[in-house]
Amino acid sequence: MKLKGSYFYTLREDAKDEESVSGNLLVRSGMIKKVAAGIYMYLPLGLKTYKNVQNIIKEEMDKAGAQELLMPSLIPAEVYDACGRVEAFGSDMFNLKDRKNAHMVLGPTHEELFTLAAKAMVRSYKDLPFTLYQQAEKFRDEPRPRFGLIRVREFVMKDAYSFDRDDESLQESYMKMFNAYKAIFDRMGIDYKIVKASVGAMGGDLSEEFQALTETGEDTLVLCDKCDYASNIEVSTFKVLDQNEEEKELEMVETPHQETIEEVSNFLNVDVKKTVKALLMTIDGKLTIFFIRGDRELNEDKALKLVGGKELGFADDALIATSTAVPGFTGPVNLEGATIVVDEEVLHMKNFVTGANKEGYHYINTNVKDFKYDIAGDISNVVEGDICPNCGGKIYFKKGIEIGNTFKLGKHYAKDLGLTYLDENNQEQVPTMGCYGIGPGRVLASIIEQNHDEHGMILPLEVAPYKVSIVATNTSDDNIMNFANKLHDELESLEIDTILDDRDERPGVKFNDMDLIGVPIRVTIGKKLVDNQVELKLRSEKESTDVSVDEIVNKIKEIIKK
RNA sequence: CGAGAAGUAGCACAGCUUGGUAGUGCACUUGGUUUGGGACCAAGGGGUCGCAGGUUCGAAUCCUGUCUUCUCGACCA
Repeated sequence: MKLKGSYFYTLREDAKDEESVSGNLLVRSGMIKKVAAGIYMYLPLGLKTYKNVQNIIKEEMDKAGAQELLMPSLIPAEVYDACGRVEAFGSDMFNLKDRKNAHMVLGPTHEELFTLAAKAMVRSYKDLPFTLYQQAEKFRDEPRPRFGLIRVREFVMKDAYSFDRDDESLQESYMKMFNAYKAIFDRMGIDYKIVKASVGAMGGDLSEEFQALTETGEDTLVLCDKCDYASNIEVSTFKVLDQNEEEKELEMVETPHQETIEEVSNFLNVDVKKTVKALLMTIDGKLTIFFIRGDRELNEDKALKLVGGKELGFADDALIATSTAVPGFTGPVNLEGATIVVDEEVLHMKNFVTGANKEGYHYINTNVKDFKYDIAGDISNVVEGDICPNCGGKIYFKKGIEIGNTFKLGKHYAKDLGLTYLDENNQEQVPTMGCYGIGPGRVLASIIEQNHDEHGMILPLEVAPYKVSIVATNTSDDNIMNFANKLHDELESLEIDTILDDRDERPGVKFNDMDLIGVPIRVTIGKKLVDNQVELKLRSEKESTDVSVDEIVNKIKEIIKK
């Protein structure tokens, strides 16, 4: 491509409304432009890059034996009703009415339609297994779009679905996709971790996430310094150690106006790890009080699962007043009028501080024998420094962007939608499913988050929209322009995507633009041309080398082959 | 949805406290000089100051409402 006469622009300054590195660089490079929060145009340069990402995904999916198809975005709401997901998605779904006033939605995900597609074909166990996939738009009315392409409301997802007769077969299909995912992210040079994760609204048995390690990630990854334990914080566990301490006598102490856990621990000069805090919540409208160690956070997924409820909320004053709890001074001792849920860890603590359910007072030296509770279990989040549940190593955190997710869905979609097959004994059976997602937009953003410097992006060869840039330093010099054009045409004829910067700009402008958009290989044609020399510089390296005009094409071919 | 910040030319911003008909840099147009890391000189074009009300002789500036965007949280395959 020759820049003169092409649609190409860059911004010299940071975009005011893009704080993330990748969002900002994508906007500054003229690859994308924001239309509204979480909605972007992909401009020519951006689309070319995006398609490179999608092509790698397509190649590896095809190689793994998955077949591509395409589902619509505009879908009757009743499709999602079959599995109760209109309610499950709630306001995250874009809703609209057609002219007959029928309830339509813009598809947020496609499990149901793929299951229906399978239903159109599957009759016998001989029809299984198979895997289908697409790269299609998804629409989700996210409460808070952010970080450029990382959390958006309209986005392409590569979603694949496997259909198998039994768990053994599913394991095979699952591993094919799992390995394809590794191949995809390896080809793109992404630094990622595979972590165990929550099955969330998808349902099912197993969920593993491919997380790109970045500083602006939305997810917290729990890793171990000794073994390969890797888990999303939402499902992480840790080893609880018994405290070997002699139990002391419960004692009430005055703690005037010390309501938060920090205030209390400072006031009493006690480590927060020797305190237990109360969280006054509601589960499906019922007052439920959780007790966890003072420095921990409640994990809502775990809490809901343990108690067996659907919706978790904060308790209001009126509801709290129906119990003996006193906000700021709530403790488990003599607490009545609420479901009391205690974190597993608390059962192993000794001589800790709790509220006394009396304004201005706490207990010290509280022990498990001093109070009653209804339920105990794991309800809190891991913190750094906890003990690894596998090996006893020390836990640390990393931030990640979820770029891929693989699920063993099980049978519930097939069952709800009536997908069945006949086995060898002429018995009707329900297939088991897997589903596998990749967000190419997030992948692109993650690559940029991981590969940039103060000048701009540093794109890997497979992803870069152009592999080579040719900077003609002086457009009024005929020799330079003739050779630049010739080199451009030759590289293009070799199917090497090349960008010729033939704009009538100063060299510095061109260098900066080519650096910003991250072209991996740059050829500078300038003064040295009279000695039959041009300059070759890799984006990832600081220094350039002189190459003779006869050698330059071969040299480039060599670099690209690698 | 809770908390905070911001909306003025294509982009990034100043002006607002103390009301008086709109400014800087980049980008753009024309001419000239330049040409290896975001050139210089000169002359230009471009803005209902997010929107709607209100106060005032007069509002970018003060007041009220509203919309939008960003950040933190809540939420989220």
